[in-house]
Amino acid sequence: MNAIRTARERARAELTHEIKQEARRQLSEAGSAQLSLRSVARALGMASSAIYRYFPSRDELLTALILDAYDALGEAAEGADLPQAAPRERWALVCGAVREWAVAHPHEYALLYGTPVPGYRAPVETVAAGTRVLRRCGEILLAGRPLDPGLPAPLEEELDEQMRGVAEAADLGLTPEELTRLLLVWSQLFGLVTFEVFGQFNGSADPAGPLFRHAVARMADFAGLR
Amino acid sequence: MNAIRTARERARAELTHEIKQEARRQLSEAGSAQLSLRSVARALGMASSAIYRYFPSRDELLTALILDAYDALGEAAEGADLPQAAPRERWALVCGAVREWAVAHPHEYALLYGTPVPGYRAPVETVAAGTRVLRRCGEILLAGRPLDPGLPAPLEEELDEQMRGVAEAADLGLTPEELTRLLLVWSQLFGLVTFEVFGQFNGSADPAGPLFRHAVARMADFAGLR
DNA sequence: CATAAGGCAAGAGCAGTGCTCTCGTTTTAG
DNA sequence: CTAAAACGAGAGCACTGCTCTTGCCTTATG
Repeated sequence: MNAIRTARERARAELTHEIKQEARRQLSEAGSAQLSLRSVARALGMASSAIYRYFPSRDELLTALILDAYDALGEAAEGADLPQAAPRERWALVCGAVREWAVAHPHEYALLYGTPVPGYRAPVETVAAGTRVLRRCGEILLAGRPLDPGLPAPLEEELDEQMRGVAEAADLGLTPEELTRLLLVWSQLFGLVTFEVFGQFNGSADPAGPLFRHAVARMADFAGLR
Repeated sequence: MNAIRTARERARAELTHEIKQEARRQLSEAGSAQLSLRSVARALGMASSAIYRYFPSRDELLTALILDAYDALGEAAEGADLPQAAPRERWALVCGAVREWAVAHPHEYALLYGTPVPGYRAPVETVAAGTRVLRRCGEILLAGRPLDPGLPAPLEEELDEQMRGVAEAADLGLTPEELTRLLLVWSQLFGLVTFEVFGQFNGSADPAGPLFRHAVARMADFAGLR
Protein backbone atom coordinates (compact mmCIF):
# COMPACT_ATOMS: atom_id res chain seq x y z
CA MET A 1 0.00 0.00 0.00
CA ASN A 2 2.43 2.69 1.12
CA ALA A 3 5.71 1.30 -0.09
CA ILE A 4 8.87 3.20 0.66
CA ARG A 5 10.24 4.77 -2.49
CA THR A 6 12.83 7.40 -1.85
CA ALA A 7 15.83 7.45 0.44
CA ARG A 8 14.17 10.24 2.38
CA GLU A 9 11.11 8.13 3.05
CA ARG A 10 13.30 5.29 4.17
CA ALA A 11 15.20 7.54 6.54
CA ARG A 12 11.97 8.92 7.88
CA ALA A 13 10.57 5.47 8.59
CA GLU A 14 13.76 4.40 10.28
CA LEU A 15 13.97 7.49 12.44
CA THR A 16 10.32 7.20 13.39
CA HIS A 17 11.01 3.66 14.48
CA GLU A 18 14.12 4.65 16.42
CA ILE A 19 12.24 7.40 18.23
CA LYS A 20 9.55 4.97 19.31
CA GLN A 21 12.15 2.41 20.30
CA GLU A 22 14.01 4.88 22.49
CA ALA A 23 10.74 6.18 23.92
CA ARG A 24 9.73 2.63 24.80
CA ARG A 25 13.10 2.13 26.45
CA GLN A 26 12.67 5.20 28.63
CA LEU A 27 9.08 4.20 29.31
CA SER A 28 10.16 0.83 30.64
CA GLU A 29 12.55 2.51 33.03
CA ALA A 30 10.45 5.23 34.54
CA GLY A 31 6.88 5.22 33.29
CA SER A 32 4.97 7.49 30.98
CA ALA A 33 5.06 10.50 33.27
CA GLN A 34 8.84 10.63 33.03
CA LEU A 35 8.95 10.24 29.27
CA SER A 36 10.30 13.43 27.76
CA LEU A 37 10.72 14.32 24.12
CA ARG A 38 13.89 16.21 24.89
CA SER A 39 15.57 13.25 26.53
CA VAL A 40 14.57 11.03 23.62
CA ALA A 41 16.10 13.59 21.28
CA ARG A 42 19.25 13.72 23.38
CA ALA A 43 19.60 9.96 23.35
CA LEU A 44 19.30 10.01 19.58
CA GLY A 45 21.75 12.88 19.23
CA MET A 46 19.30 15.21 17.56
CA ALA A 47 17.81 18.58 18.38
CA SER A 48 14.64 18.46 20.45
CA SER A 49 12.79 20.46 17.85
CA ALA A 50 13.54 17.85 15.22
CA ILE A 51 11.33 15.30 16.97
CA TYR A 52 8.32 17.42 16.12
CA ARG A 53 8.81 16.59 12.46
CA TYR A 54 7.90 13.03 13.34
CA PHE A 55 5.42 13.41 16.18
CA PRO A 56 3.49 16.65 16.44
CA SER A 57 3.25 16.41 20.22
CA ARG A 58 4.15 14.30 23.19
CA ASP A 59 0.63 12.92 23.35
CA GLU A 60 0.88 11.80 19.73
CA LEU A 61 4.03 9.89 20.53
CA LEU A 62 2.26 8.25 23.45
CA THR A 63 -0.69 7.41 21.24
CA ALA A 64 1.66 5.74 18.78
CA LEU A 65 3.19 3.75 21.61
CA ILE A 66 -0.29 2.78 22.80
CA LEU A 67 -1.23 1.46 19.39
CA ASP A 68 2.01 -0.52 19.19
CA ALA A 69 1.41 -1.88 22.67
CA TYR A 70 -2.11 -3.00 21.80
CA ASP A 71 -0.64 -4.75 18.82
CA ALA A 72 2.07 -6.42 20.88
CA LEU A 73 -0.42 -7.60 23.48
CA GLY A 74 -2.80 -8.86 20.80
CA GLU A 75 0.06 -10.62 19.11
CA ALA A 76 1.11 -12.26 22.36
CA ALA A 77 -2.42 -13.43 23.10
CA GLU A 78 -3.12 -14.70 19.60
CA GLY A 79 0.29 -16.28 19.35
CA ALA A 80 -0.28 -18.29 22.50
CA ASP A 81 -3.67 -19.54 21.38
CA LEU A 82 -3.94 -22.98 19.82
CA PRO A 83 -7.12 -22.93 17.72
CA GLN A 84 -7.20 -26.72 17.58
CA ALA A 85 -7.00 -27.23 21.32
CA ALA A 86 -9.95 -27.58 23.67
CA PRO A 87 -11.64 -24.25 24.37
CA ARG A 88 -10.88 -24.47 28.06
CA GLU A 89 -7.22 -25.00 27.29
CA ARG A 90 -7.25 -22.14 24.81
CA TRP A 91 -8.75 -19.86 27.42
CA ALA A 92 -5.97 -20.69 29.85
CA LEU A 93 -3.33 -20.10 27.19
CA VAL A 94 -4.67 -16.70 26.25
CA CYS A 95 -5.06 -15.62 29.86
CA GLY A 96 -1.54 -16.73 30.67
CA ALA A 97 -0.15 -14.89 27.68
CA VAL A 98 -1.91 -11.67 28.64
CA ARG A 99 -0.58 -11.92 32.16
CA GLU A 100 2.93 -12.70 31.03
CA TRP A 101 3.04 -9.83 28.61
CA ALA A 102 1.68 -7.44 31.23
CA VAL A 103 4.21 -8.50 33.85
CA ALA A 104 7.03 -8.27 31.33
CA HIS A 105 5.94 -4.80 30.12
CA PRO A 106 4.27 -3.16 33.11
CA HIS A 107 4.61 0.42 31.91
CA GLU A 108 3.29 -0.35 28.47
CA TYR A 109 0.46 -2.27 30.09
CA ALA A 110 -0.22 0.77 32.25
CA LEU A 111 -0.49 2.81 29.08
CA LEU A 112 -3.30 0.54 27.90
CA TYR A 113 -5.20 -0.29 31.06
CA GLY A 114 -4.03 2.26 33.60
CA THR A 115 -5.11 5.85 34.02
CA PRO A 116 -6.02 7.24 30.61
CA VAL A 117 -3.68 9.85 29.20
CA PRO A 118 -5.57 13.18 29.23
CA GLY A 119 -5.48 14.04 25.57
CA TYR A 120 -5.80 10.94 23.53
CA ARG A 121 -8.45 8.26 24.20
CA ALA A 122 -11.17 8.94 21.64
CA PRO A 123 -9.27 7.98 18.47
CA VAL A 124 -11.14 5.13 16.87
CA GLU A 125 -7.95 3.36 15.88
CA THR A 126 -7.43 2.28 19.46
CA VAL A 127 -10.73 0.45 19.78
CA ALA A 128 -9.95 -1.90 16.92
CA ALA A 129 -6.49 -2.59 18.29
CA GLY A 130 -7.84 -2.72 21.82
CA THR A 131 -10.45 -5.37 21.20
CA ARG A 132 -8.16 -7.96 19.68
CA VAL A 133 -7.92 -9.89 22.92
CA LEU A 134 -11.64 -9.54 23.50
CA ARG A 135 -12.45 -10.82 20.03
CA ARG A 136 -10.17 -13.78 20.45
CA CYS A 137 -11.85 -14.64 23.74
CA GLY A 138 -15.17 -14.38 21.95
CA GLU A 139 -14.01 -16.87 19.36
CA ILE A 140 -13.01 -19.25 22.11
CA LEU A 141 -16.48 -18.97 23.60
CA LEU A 142 -17.98 -19.73 20.21
CA ALA A 143 -15.73 -22.77 19.86
CA GLY A 144 -16.88 -23.91 23.28
CA ARG A 145 -20.50 -24.24 22.23
CA PRO A 146 -22.68 -25.57 23.61
CA LEU A 147 -21.68 -23.66 26.74
CA ASP A 148 -22.50 -25.09 30.13
CA PRO A 149 -25.65 -23.25 31.21
CA GLY A 150 -24.50 -23.06 34.81
CA LEU A 151 -26.78 -21.37 37.31
CA PRO A 152 -29.91 -19.98 35.72
CA ALA A 153 -29.33 -16.21 35.63
CA PRO A 154 -31.62 -14.58 33.11
CA LEU A 155 -30.59 -11.18 31.80
CA GLU A 156 -32.71 -8.20 32.64
CA GLU A 157 -34.45 -6.79 29.63
CA GLU A 158 -32.34 -3.66 29.42
CA LEU A 159 -29.10 -5.64 29.47
CA ASP A 160 -30.45 -8.18 27.01
CA GLU A 161 -31.32 -5.50 24.48
CA GLN A 162 -28.04 -3.69 24.94
CA MET A 163 -26.01 -6.87 24.45
CA ARG A 164 -28.09 -7.89 21.46
CA GLY A 165 -27.33 -4.60 19.79
CA VAL A 166 -23.61 -4.81 20.50
CA ALA A 167 -23.37 -8.41 19.34
CA GLU A 168 -25.01 -7.50 16.06
CA ALA A 169 -23.01 -4.34 15.50
CA ALA A 170 -19.73 -6.09 16.20
CA ASP A 171 -20.78 -9.16 14.24
CA LEU A 172 -19.65 -11.47 17.00
CA GLY A 173 -22.18 -14.24 16.49
CA LEU A 174 -22.82 -14.42 20.22
CA THR A 175 -26.13 -14.43 22.01
CA PRO A 176 -26.76 -11.63 24.50
CA GLU A 177 -26.26 -14.11 27.30
CA GLU A 178 -22.94 -15.27 25.89
CA LEU A 179 -21.73 -11.75 25.26
CA THR A 180 -22.52 -10.87 28.83
CA ARG A 181 -20.44 -13.77 30.05
CA LEU A 182 -17.66 -12.71 27.71
CA LEU A 183 -17.59 -9.13 28.97
CA LEU A 184 -17.54 -10.32 32.54
CA VAL A 185 -14.66 -12.78 32.21
CA TRP A 186 -12.84 -10.26 30.04
CA SER A 187 -13.06 -7.52 32.63
CA GLN A 188 -12.26 -10.01 35.35
CA LEU A 189 -9.13 -11.14 33.55
CA PHE A 190 -7.86 -7.59 33.16
CA GLY A 191 -8.93 -6.71 36.67
CA LEU A 192 -6.74 -9.48 38.00
CA VAL A 193 -3.80 -8.60 35.82
CA THR A 194 -4.12 -4.92 36.63
CA PHE A 195 -4.20 -5.61 40.36
CA GLU A 196 -1.10 -7.74 40.08
CA VAL A 197 0.85 -5.34 37.89
CA PHE A 198 -0.11 -2.31 39.97
CA GLY A 199 0.78 -4.03 43.24
CA GLN A 200 -2.72 -4.22 44.68
CA PHE A 201 -2.14 -7.84 45.68
CA ASN A 202 1.07 -6.96 47.45
CA GLY A 203 0.25 -7.99 50.98
CA SER A 204 -2.12 -10.79 50.03
CA ALA A 205 -1.88 -12.83 46.85
CA ASP A 206 1.82 -12.23 46.50
CA PRO A 207 3.05 -13.85 44.29
CA ALA A 208 -0.17 -13.87 42.35
CA GLY A 209 0.49 -16.94 40.21
CA PRO A 210 -1.50 -19.49 42.22
CA LEU A 211 -4.49 -17.19 42.60
CA PHE A 212 -4.34 -16.31 38.92
CA ARG A 213 -4.37 -19.93 37.80
CA HIS A 214 -7.25 -20.69 40.11
CA ALA A 215 -9.11 -17.65 38.83
CA VAL A 216 -8.59 -18.64 35.21
CA ALA A 217 -10.25 -21.96 35.89
CA ARG A 218 -13.14 -20.31 37.72
CA MET A 219 -13.61 -17.87 34.85
CA ALA A 220 -13.72 -20.78 32.44
CA ASP A 221 -16.37 -22.33 34.67
CA PHE A 222 -18.36 -19.14 34.62
CA ALA A 223 -18.03 -18.74 30.89
CA GLY A 224 -19.35 -22.26 30.51
CA LEU A 225 -16.28 -23.80 28.90
CA ARG A 226 -16.23 -27.52 29.62
CA MET B 1 -4.00 13.12 70.78
CA ASN B 2 -2.60 15.99 68.73
CA ALA B 3 -4.84 18.85 69.77
CA ILE B 4 -4.31 22.22 68.18
CA ARG B 5 -2.90 24.64 70.72
CA THR B 6 -1.52 27.75 69.15
CA ALA B 7 -2.90 30.07 66.53
CA ARG B 8 -0.02 29.09 64.30
CA GLU B 9 -0.96 25.45 64.48
CA ARG B 10 -4.54 26.30 63.70
CA ALA B 11 -3.50 28.36 60.70
CA ARG B 12 -1.22 25.58 59.54
CA ALA B 13 -3.98 23.00 59.76
CA GLU B 14 -6.35 25.26 57.89
CA LEU B 15 -3.89 26.06 55.15
CA THR B 16 -2.94 22.41 54.79
CA HIS B 17 -6.60 21.65 54.33
CA GLU B 18 -7.08 24.48 51.85
CA ILE B 19 -4.12 23.31 49.80
CA LYS B 20 -5.51 19.79 49.58
CA GLN B 21 -8.94 21.15 48.78
CA GLU B 22 -7.66 23.26 45.92
CA ALA B 23 -5.47 20.41 44.72
CA ARG B 24 -8.49 18.12 44.71
CA ARG B 25 -10.40 20.72 42.75
CA GLN B 26 -7.71 20.92 40.09
CA LEU B 27 -7.41 17.16 40.10
CA SER B 28 -11.09 16.76 39.34
CA GLU B 29 -10.76 19.06 36.38
CA ALA B 30 -7.68 17.73 34.65
CA GLY B 31 -6.22 14.70 36.36
CA SER B 32 -3.11 14.15 38.41
CA ALA B 33 -0.69 14.78 35.56
CA GLN B 34 -1.92 18.36 35.26
CA LEU B 35 -1.80 19.07 38.96
CA SER B 36 0.86 21.68 39.61
CA LEU B 37 2.01 23.09 42.92
CA ARG B 38 2.49 26.48 41.38
CA SER B 39 -1.07 26.70 40.15
CA VAL B 40 -2.35 25.61 43.54
CA ALA B 41 -0.24 28.34 45.10
CA ARG B 42 -1.56 30.88 42.62
CA ALA B 43 -5.14 29.95 43.34
CA LEU B 44 -4.47 30.43 47.04
CA GLY B 45 -2.65 33.72 46.48
CA MET B 46 0.60 32.58 47.95
CA ALA B 47 4.14 32.17 46.69
CA SER B 48 4.88 28.81 45.13
CA SER B 49 7.77 28.29 47.50
CA ALA B 50 5.46 28.61 50.49
CA ILE B 51 3.68 25.38 49.58
CA TYR B 52 6.83 23.49 50.40
CA ARG B 53 6.41 24.43 54.04
CA TYR B 54 3.34 22.20 54.00
CA PHE B 55 4.19 19.46 51.54
CA PRO B 56 7.84 18.70 50.90
CA SER B 57 7.20 17.66 47.32
CA ARG B 58 4.52 17.19 44.73
CA ASP B 59 4.50 13.46 45.34
CA GLU B 60 3.88 14.02 49.04
CA LEU B 61 0.86 16.12 48.20
CA LEU B 62 -0.40 13.38 45.93
CA THR B 63 0.19 10.80 48.65
CA ALA B 64 -1.87 12.89 51.04
CA LEU B 65 -4.65 13.07 48.46
CA ILE B 66 -4.43 9.31 47.98
CA LEU B 67 -4.85 8.67 51.68
CA ASP B 68 -7.81 11.02 51.82
CA ALA B 69 -9.33 9.34 48.79
CA TYR B 70 -8.97 5.89 50.31
CA ASP B 71 -10.71 7.25 53.36
CA ALA B 72 -13.51 8.78 51.33
CA LEU B 73 -14.05 5.59 49.36
CA GLY B 74 -13.98 3.49 52.53
CA GLU B 75 -16.42 5.87 54.12
CA ALA B 76 -18.76 5.65 51.14
CA ALA B 77 -18.65 1.87 51.13
CA GLU B 78 -19.09 1.46 54.87
CA GLY B 79 -21.75 4.13 54.97
CA ALA B 80 -23.82 2.32 52.36
CA ASP B 81 -23.59 -1.01 54.15
CA LEU B 82 -26.46 -2.11 56.36
CA PRO B 83 -24.98 -4.62 58.82
CA GLN B 84 -28.45 -5.93 59.71
CA ALA B 85 -29.48 -6.65 56.15
CA ALA B 86 -29.08 -9.93 54.31
CA PRO B 87 -25.46 -10.51 53.20
CA ARG B 88 -26.44 -10.60 49.56
CA GLU B 89 -28.15 -7.26 49.93
CA ARG B 90 -25.17 -5.85 51.80
CA TRP B 91 -22.86 -6.97 49.00
CA ALA B 92 -24.98 -5.16 46.44
CA LEU B 93 -25.02 -2.01 48.55
CA VAL B 94 -21.26 -1.93 49.00
CA CYS B 95 -20.62 -2.63 45.32
CA GLY B 96 -23.02 0.09 44.30
CA ALA B 97 -21.42 2.57 46.66
CA VAL B 98 -17.95 1.84 45.33
CA ARG B 99 -19.13 2.30 41.79
CA GLU B 100 -20.99 5.50 42.56
CA TRP B 101 -18.04 7.03 44.34
CA ALA B 102 -15.71 6.07 41.52
CA VAL B 103 -17.95 7.53 38.84
CA ALA B 104 -18.42 10.70 40.87
CA HIS B 105 -14.67 11.09 41.52
CA PRO B 106 -12.96 9.52 38.52
CA HIS B 107 -9.62 11.26 38.94
CA GLU B 108 -9.38 10.45 42.61
CA TYR B 109 -10.34 6.89 41.79
CA ALA B 110 -7.57 6.85 39.19
CA LEU B 111 -5.17 7.91 41.91
CA LEU B 112 -6.09 4.80 43.87
CA TYR B 113 -6.61 2.16 41.22
CA GLY B 114 -4.99 3.59 38.11
CA THR B 115 -1.36 3.70 37.15
CA PRO B 116 0.71 3.99 40.31
CA VAL B 117 2.52 7.28 40.82
CA PRO B 118 6.23 6.55 40.42
CA GLY B 119 7.54 7.69 43.76
CA TYR B 120 5.01 6.83 46.40
CA ARG B 121 3.34 3.44 46.70
CA ALA B 122 5.33 1.64 49.38
CA PRO B 123 4.19 3.65 52.42
CA VAL B 124 2.45 1.24 54.74
CA GLU B 125 -0.20 3.78 55.65
CA THR B 126 -1.87 3.22 52.31
CA VAL B 127 -2.41 -0.49 52.77
CA ALA B 128 -4.46 -0.04 55.92
CA ALA B 129 -6.55 2.67 54.27
CA GLY B 130 -6.65 0.71 51.04
CA THR B 131 -8.05 -2.48 52.50
CA ARG B 132 -11.07 -0.95 54.17
CA VAL B 133 -13.38 -1.99 51.36
CA LEU B 134 -11.77 -5.43 51.22
CA ARG B 135 -12.20 -5.93 54.95
CA ARG B 136 -15.82 -4.90 54.80
CA CYS B 137 -16.43 -7.36 52.00
CA GLY B 138 -14.76 -10.03 54.13
CA GLU B 139 -17.13 -9.27 56.97
CA ILE B 140 -20.06 -9.68 54.63
CA LEU B 141 -18.74 -13.07 53.59
CA LEU B 142 -18.45 -14.04 57.23
CA ALA B 143 -22.00 -12.92 57.85
CA GLY B 144 -23.10 -15.03 54.91
CA ARG B 145 -21.96 -18.29 56.45
CA PRO B 146 -22.57 -21.00 55.69
CA LEU B 147 -21.61 -20.05 52.14
CA ASP B 148 -23.08 -21.92 49.24
CA PRO B 149 -20.39 -24.44 48.24
CA GLY B 150 -21.09 -24.00 44.54
CA LEU B 151 -19.05 -26.01 42.10
CA PRO B 152 -16.43 -28.12 43.78
CA ALA B 153 -13.14 -26.32 43.07
CA PRO B 154 -10.49 -27.40 45.52
CA LEU B 155 -7.55 -25.06 46.01
CA GLU B 156 -4.14 -26.20 44.90
CA GLU B 157 -1.80 -26.75 47.78
CA GLU B 158 0.35 -23.69 47.09
CA LEU B 159 -2.64 -21.39 46.99
CA ASP B 160 -4.17 -23.00 50.06
CA GLU B 161 -1.06 -22.41 52.12
CA GLN B 162 -0.65 -18.88 50.89
CA MET B 163 -4.24 -17.97 51.69
CA ARG B 164 -4.03 -19.66 55.07
CA GLY B 165 -1.03 -17.52 55.96
CA VAL B 166 -2.68 -14.29 54.82
CA ALA B 167 -5.94 -15.04 56.61
CA GLU B 168 -4.06 -15.62 59.84
CA ALA B 169 -1.79 -12.61 59.50
CA ALA B 170 -4.70 -10.32 58.73
CA ASP B 171 -6.89 -11.93 61.37
CA LEU B 172 -9.80 -12.21 58.99
CA GLY B 173 -11.37 -15.39 60.35
CA LEU B 174 -11.80 -16.74 56.84
CA THR B 175 -10.85 -20.15 55.54
CA PRO B 176 -8.37 -20.26 52.66
CA GLU B 177 -11.20 -21.18 50.35
CA GLU B 178 -13.29 -18.23 51.51
CA LEU B 179 -10.40 -15.82 51.27
CA THR B 180 -9.77 -16.95 47.73
CA ARG B 181 -13.36 -16.23 46.84
CA LEU B 182 -13.09 -12.86 48.54
CA LEU B 183 -9.98 -11.84 46.62
CA LEU B 184 -11.58 -12.88 43.36
CA VAL B 185 -14.82 -10.98 43.78
CA TRP B 186 -12.89 -8.04 45.17
CA SER B 187 -10.62 -7.83 42.15
CA GLN B 188 -13.57 -8.44 39.87
CA LEU B 189 -15.50 -5.58 41.42
CA PHE B 190 -12.65 -3.15 40.95
CA GLY B 191 -11.90 -4.54 37.52
CA LEU B 192 -15.43 -3.69 36.46
CA VAL B 193 -15.40 -0.26 38.02
CA THR B 194 -12.00 0.52 36.55
CA PHE B 195 -13.11 -0.51 33.08
CA GLU B 196 -16.18 1.68 33.36
CA VAL B 197 -14.36 4.72 34.75
CA PHE B 198 -11.51 4.44 32.27
CA GLY B 199 -13.85 4.05 29.32
CA GLN B 200 -12.94 0.50 28.41
CA PHE B 201 -16.63 -0.38 28.05
CA ASN B 202 -17.23 2.54 25.75
CA GLY B 203 -18.36 0.74 22.63
CA SER B 204 -19.95 -2.19 24.40
CA ALA B 205 -21.48 -2.03 27.86
CA ASP B 206 -22.24 1.64 27.60
CA PRO B 207 -23.87 2.67 29.88
CA ALA B 208 -22.46 0.07 32.21
CA GLY B 209 -25.25 0.06 34.80
CA PRO B 210 -27.14 -3.02 33.59
CA LEU B 211 -23.98 -5.07 33.17
CA PHE B 212 -22.74 -3.94 36.56
CA ARG B 213 -25.90 -4.96 38.35
CA HIS B 214 -25.88 -8.32 36.62
CA ALA B 215 -22.22 -8.77 37.54
CA VAL B 216 -22.84 -7.91 41.17
CA ALA B 217 -25.41 -10.71 41.39
CA ARG B 218 -23.07 -13.18 39.67
CA MET B 219 -20.27 -12.23 42.05
CA ALA B 220 -22.59 -12.84 44.96
CA ASP B 221 -23.35 -16.24 43.45
CA PHE B 222 -19.69 -17.00 43.15
CA ALA B 223 -18.94 -15.84 46.66
CA GLY B 224 -21.67 -18.16 47.89
CA LEU B 225 -23.99 -15.52 49.32
CA ARG B 226 -27.51 -16.85 49.32
C1' DC C 1 20.04 19.10 -16.61
C1' DA C 2 18.74 23.14 -14.04
C1' DT C 3 15.52 25.14 -10.98
C1' DA C 4 11.74 25.69 -7.91
C1' DA C 5 9.43 23.43 -3.98
C1' DG C 6 9.23 21.04 -0.12
C1' DG C 7 11.29 18.17 3.70
C1' DC C 8 14.55 18.62 7.08
C1' DA C 9 17.88 19.68 11.30
C1' DA C 10 19.30 23.06 14.34
C1' DG C 11 19.19 26.99 17.32
C1' DA C 12 17.01 30.52 19.95
C1' DG C 13 13.26 31.55 22.62
C1' DC C 14 8.69 31.46 25.40
C1' DA C 15 5.96 29.92 29.09
C1' DG C 16 5.53 26.72 32.34
C1' DT C 17 7.19 23.23 35.92
C1' DG C 18 9.46 21.19 40.60
C1' DC C 19 12.46 22.51 43.83
C1' DT C 20 16.20 25.19 46.59
C1' DC C 21 18.17 29.02 48.95
C1' DT C 22 18.22 33.28 51.10
C1' DC C 23 16.29 37.05 53.52
C1' DG C 24 13.42 39.61 56.42
C1' DT C 25 9.28 39.08 59.48
C1' DT C 26 6.29 36.99 62.86
C1' DT C 27 5.09 33.80 66.33
C1' DT C 28 6.27 30.73 69.76
C1' DA C 29 8.64 28.95 73.86
C1' DG C 30 11.97 29.35 77.70
C1' DC D 1 12.36 39.79 77.20
C1' DT D 2 15.02 37.16 74.29
C1' DA D 3 16.50 33.31 71.54
C1' DA D 4 14.66 29.88 68.50
C1' DA D 5 11.71 28.23 65.43
C1' DA D 6 8.26 28.81 61.78
C1' DC D 7 6.92 31.37 58.04
C1' DG D 8 6.08 34.07 53.40
C1' DA D 9 8.16 36.00 49.49
C1' DG D 10 11.41 36.43 45.92
C1' DA D 11 15.15 35.09 42.98
C1' DG D 12 17.14 31.47 40.66
C1' DC D 13 18.38 26.68 38.62
C1' DA D 14 17.47 22.97 35.67
C1' DC D 15 14.08 21.00 33.26
C1' DT D 16 9.87 20.48 30.26
C1' DG D 17 6.60 20.96 25.76
C1' DC D 18 6.30 23.61 21.96
C1' DT D 19 7.02 27.43 18.23
C1' DC D 20 9.47 30.13 14.94
C1' DT D 21 13.14 31.22 12.01
C1' DT D 22 17.17 30.19 9.32
C1' DG D 23 19.74 27.68 6.15
C1' DC D 24 20.75 23.14 3.96
C1' DC D 25 19.61 19.32 1.10
C1' DT D 26 16.72 16.06 -1.26
C1' DT D 27 13.18 15.64 -4.20
C1' DA D 28 10.07 16.40 -8.34
C1' DT D 29 9.13 19.30 -12.32
C1' DG D 30 9.96 21.92 -16.67
